[in-house]
Amino acid sequence: MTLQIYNTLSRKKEPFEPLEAGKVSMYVCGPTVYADAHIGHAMSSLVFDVVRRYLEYCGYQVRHVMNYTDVDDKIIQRANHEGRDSLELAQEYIDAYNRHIEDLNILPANVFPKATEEIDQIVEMTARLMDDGFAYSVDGDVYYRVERKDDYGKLSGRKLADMQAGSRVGVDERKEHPMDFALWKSAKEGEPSWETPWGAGRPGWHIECSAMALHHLGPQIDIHGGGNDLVFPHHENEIAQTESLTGKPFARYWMHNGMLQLSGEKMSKSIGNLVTINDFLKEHEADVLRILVLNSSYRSPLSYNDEVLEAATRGLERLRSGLRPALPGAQGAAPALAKALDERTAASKEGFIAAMDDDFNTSSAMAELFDLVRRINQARDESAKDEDLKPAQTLLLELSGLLGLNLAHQVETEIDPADLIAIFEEMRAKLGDAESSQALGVDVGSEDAIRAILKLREKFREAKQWAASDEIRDRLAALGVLVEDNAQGSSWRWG
RNA sequence: GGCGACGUGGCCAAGUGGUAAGGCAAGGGUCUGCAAAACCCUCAUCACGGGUUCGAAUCCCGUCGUCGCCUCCA
Repeated sequence: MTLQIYNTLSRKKEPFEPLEAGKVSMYVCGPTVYADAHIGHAMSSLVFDVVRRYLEYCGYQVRHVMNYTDVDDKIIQRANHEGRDSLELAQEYIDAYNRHIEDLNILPANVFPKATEEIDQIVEMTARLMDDGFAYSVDGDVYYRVERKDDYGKLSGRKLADMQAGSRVGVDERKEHPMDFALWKSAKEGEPSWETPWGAGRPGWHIECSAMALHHLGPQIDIHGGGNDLVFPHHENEIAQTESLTGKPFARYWMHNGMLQLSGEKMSKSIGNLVTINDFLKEHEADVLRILVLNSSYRSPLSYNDEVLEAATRGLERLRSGLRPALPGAQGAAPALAKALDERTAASKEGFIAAMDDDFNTSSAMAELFDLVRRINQARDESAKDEDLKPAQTLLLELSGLLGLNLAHQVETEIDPADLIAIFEEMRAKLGDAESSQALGVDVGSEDAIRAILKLREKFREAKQWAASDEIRDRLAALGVLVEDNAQGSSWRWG
């Protein structure tokens, strides 16, 4: 079984075969940078990050391009409103998005082109489209002639005739056909503009992606991705422009992710029902968002609410539980158990790959990981030693890592050392056993202090002084340190 | 109005012809001084109606409902 990818163009899954063996060119539409990015944007970047990671895991050398649209109506509008330069404003949000990419553990694209840095290519492309009769200029605006492309509408499944009838847009009378779209917009007062043979102006939205793809990846690319709200008109128009120019099919596989839904509606800037990436990361780990995305099909709408968020948070904890070491008194796994775990490990890997090969079925792939975790924990409960668990845990790390999860990552809670010292001193006094422990210095590390406190707690427990023992546990919990007791002693972890 | 997608247990969500993965929540149990964690057990016949088939959540028709696109949008 080889990798199958659902192609929006054909509306079915197709075996993945890149143009050039062993190499994949992938272009993903990035955000228009005029406001804080929200987790819907993050979802899209996460989806294609997983696609890229899996392709690389399959041995492909991936060239990944993601653009930033840094000149457009809304950017200009906002910049003018704030009385500042639009390019500067855009750059600010580009920097912010680059930080988000890092914070979310998304592999950076090989190239992050910006529209304003590709003007030469855009102008050249527009000129050639005019020369070849695919475009015409009116008063400095340049429009693409949709009737020149026989298969216009093939991606979104629309016909020009239908679109005319249903058009809600006020039609510009200067256009030859109502659906003709702008390649170039003539300069207006207070807007950035560039000189061209047909007059000063700025690029339309769709042309930049065509120009960048052509420039950085060539006339034909393997995968073109983006949110499914871009299918029409954006990607439809990209196809028209590019194919008119090159005479070749533009992208082999068109992949579109579903929209993130908040309270039953698409999360978007215009509706205002959004959670920014910044706000999300203030409250949650990046992996929580990733699990949220991985838990369902990338093509379907993704529900976002408190319950789902809680489920993802707990799910992450659960995955991490698989990495915990053997129990203190472990005797070693019985041969049958060790064999079963090894077999399960091999089966998990197979199942995982089969799931991912099926159009990146991440929710099935996740199910394999959860199953693997259960087997590991089972074995641990049945006295398996670290060496017994190791292969399965290694696979868990490998596969979760390939999805971009960082299970080994420990979130250390910021603790004021004074808080720990206070607990220690108080409890030491209560124990009335000063000889047993040294006083803690102010320079002691958090982990040292926690261990020292737990030693005291062990004495309380030996003396069956449960009230004091519980108090310590509660106070540490309040600081973000989870203490867990079991038959062989106590352990703790950040939580 | 046009195009498209979808409707699976309390929530989220796989599965597209052979009798329902997984996560969270919930209930019961093991362990534990207690708690937590972990482990074990329990928990759906797939919006509704009709049809095709030996057999359908899965195919076809209809009804209801939801969402997306048709305007900037990941």
